[in-house]
Amino acid sequence: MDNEARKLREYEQRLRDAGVRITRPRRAILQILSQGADHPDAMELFRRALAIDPTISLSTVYRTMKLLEDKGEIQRHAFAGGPARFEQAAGEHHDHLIDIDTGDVIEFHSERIEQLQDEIAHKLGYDIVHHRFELYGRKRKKK
Amino acid sequence: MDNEARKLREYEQRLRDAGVRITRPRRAILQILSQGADHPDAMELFRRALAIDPTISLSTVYRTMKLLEDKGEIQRHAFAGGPARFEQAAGEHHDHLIDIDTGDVIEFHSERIEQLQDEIAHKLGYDIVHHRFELYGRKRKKK
DNA sequence: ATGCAAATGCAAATCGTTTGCAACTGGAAA
DNA sequence: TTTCCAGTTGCAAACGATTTGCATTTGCAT
Repeated sequence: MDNEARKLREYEQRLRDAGVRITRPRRAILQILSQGADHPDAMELFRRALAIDPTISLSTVYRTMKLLEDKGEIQRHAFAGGPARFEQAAGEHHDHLIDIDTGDVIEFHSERIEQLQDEIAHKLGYDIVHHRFELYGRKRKKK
Repeated sequence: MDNEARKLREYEQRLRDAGVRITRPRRAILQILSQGADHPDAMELFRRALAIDPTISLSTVYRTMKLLEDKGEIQRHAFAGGPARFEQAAGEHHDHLIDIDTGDVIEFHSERIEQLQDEIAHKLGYDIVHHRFELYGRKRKKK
């Protein structure tokens, strides 16, 4: 049950089917995405990718993330005051809580919030195209 | 009832009390803030300020916005994919719905959403320091 | 194997914003 | 009301994140 290798193969398959060439740098990035489920930024992806393919360039990381975003394979987030961070698109919709001390990202989902959003937008005469709901907080000290 | 002039005087008073020098460029910016209740970005503020004080510089606009933010007179927002936009801090807390076609900003407030946020953060073991809740939508066509 | 459009690395450009520095100016003190 | 100087300014250069032009490679369909 090599989950990581399976994920990688699935990425490649879906992209090939979409007419995307699987190049060396792209494979490196897909491999990284297959590994973890965290929220790295471009520079971090670049660092990890260098370990796999020492000739990859930062621009290719950016170009590849743009491509993967267009293909719906990843999501791009712009959390407050930092570079864009990416995550696999797989999985259901969720929002984020960002630990302002560590930068850690915690995912959560609330059906009631989704409902409320629609309600509010509707009341204002709008249809929601997308939203951004981010909580910035600090770990509660157990007193 | 010159509301605008009154607002300006109040801004100046509060800032003086906080030990802030009221300079020519700052007065120009305060005057602009006193006028409207929209959400201009730095460049737009710069343009409007030039009409009042033709010698003002863009860096001073940025420096002044930072100062006003620190003093709690304005709030800074970074809506998706654009420059920072500012608004007067006066008034109660609210969130934003951004018209993705026009860039218009509509303010709204939902007590239930505020509650839910606290609930969620608490459940995750966090205290909320601030949050970002933005809806991006498009005016509903009456069919 | 071959050919070529697509993808790459590199460096330079871009955008929004911040900063170093020398000149200038509020406004408190005299 | 003048003096004084720390705070403020304009300018240009620096900045961080991201994008782009271009000459050179490289997938991969043939």
